[in-house]
Amino acid sequence: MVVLEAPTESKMAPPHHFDWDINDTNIPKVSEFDPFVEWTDGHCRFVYPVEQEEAKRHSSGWAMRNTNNHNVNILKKSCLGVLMCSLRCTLDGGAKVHLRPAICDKARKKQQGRPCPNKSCSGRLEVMQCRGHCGYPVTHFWRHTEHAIFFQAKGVHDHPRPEAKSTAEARRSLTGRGLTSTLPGQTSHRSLHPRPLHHHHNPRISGNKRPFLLLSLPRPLGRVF
DNA sequence: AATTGCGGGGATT
DNA sequence: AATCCCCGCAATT
Repeated sequence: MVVLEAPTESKMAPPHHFDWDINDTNIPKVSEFDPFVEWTDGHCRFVYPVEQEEAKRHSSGWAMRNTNNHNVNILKKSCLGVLMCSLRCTLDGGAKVHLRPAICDKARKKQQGRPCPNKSCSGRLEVMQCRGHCGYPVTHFWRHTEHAIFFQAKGVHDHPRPEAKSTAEARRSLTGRGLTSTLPGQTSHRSLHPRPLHHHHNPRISGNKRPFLLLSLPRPLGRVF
C-alpha cells in the first residue's frame, strides 16, 4: 500500500493510477463513484457518494460489528461469521442453514443453541466464526471525507454468506412476538413458524436490488484520477 | 429489543 | 506503539 505519502511533494502524482489506502494522511478526491457493493469479499476498496444510504450506515451483507481501533477518523468493523446448523442439515429446497448472527452480543448468545429452524433436524444453531484475515475476522474500514465515503476491506471470508439483513429483520419481526425465551436445554419447541422459512434466498430482494449483476466487477476501476 | 458508534481498558507482540 | 479483543454506555430505530 502506500504511495503518495511524499512529505513535501504530496500534491503531484501521475494523473493516472492514483492509489490510496484507508490510512493515508492525504486521501485523493475522486470524480466517479462506485455503485454500492453489498457482498464485498477479498481485499477491495470502493468510493461511495456521501448520499449513499448504505454507505452512510456502513452496512454490509456480511454481519459486521464495530470494533474499537481507537481512531476517530476510521471506523473499523469485523465479521461475525454465520449462524449454522450444528448438523449441517439440508433444507427441503436443498439449501443449507446459514442465518445472520445478531450484531448485539447478548442477542447473539441467545441465538446460539437454539434449535435448528429445519423442523426435521435435531441440530442446534452455532456460530461459525470468520477467520478470513490471517486467522482473524475479515475487517471493513470506513472513512468519511467532505466529498466521499471510502471503504476498504481486508481478508477473504472463509464461511458461507449469512442471510441478508432484510431477511433477518423480517424473520425477527415474525418470530419474536410474544414469548421469546427458548432455552437450549428446553423442550419448548417454538416452531410457531406459520410457514417454512427456507426460501430466505430471494423472495423479495429482487425488487429493489439485484444481488448478482453487480458482483462481477473484476475490481474497482475507472473512478479515480 | 436490536443496531450503531464511542471509548476505556486488558492482553499480546 | 500497534493490534486485537471485551465490555459498558448512549442515541437511535
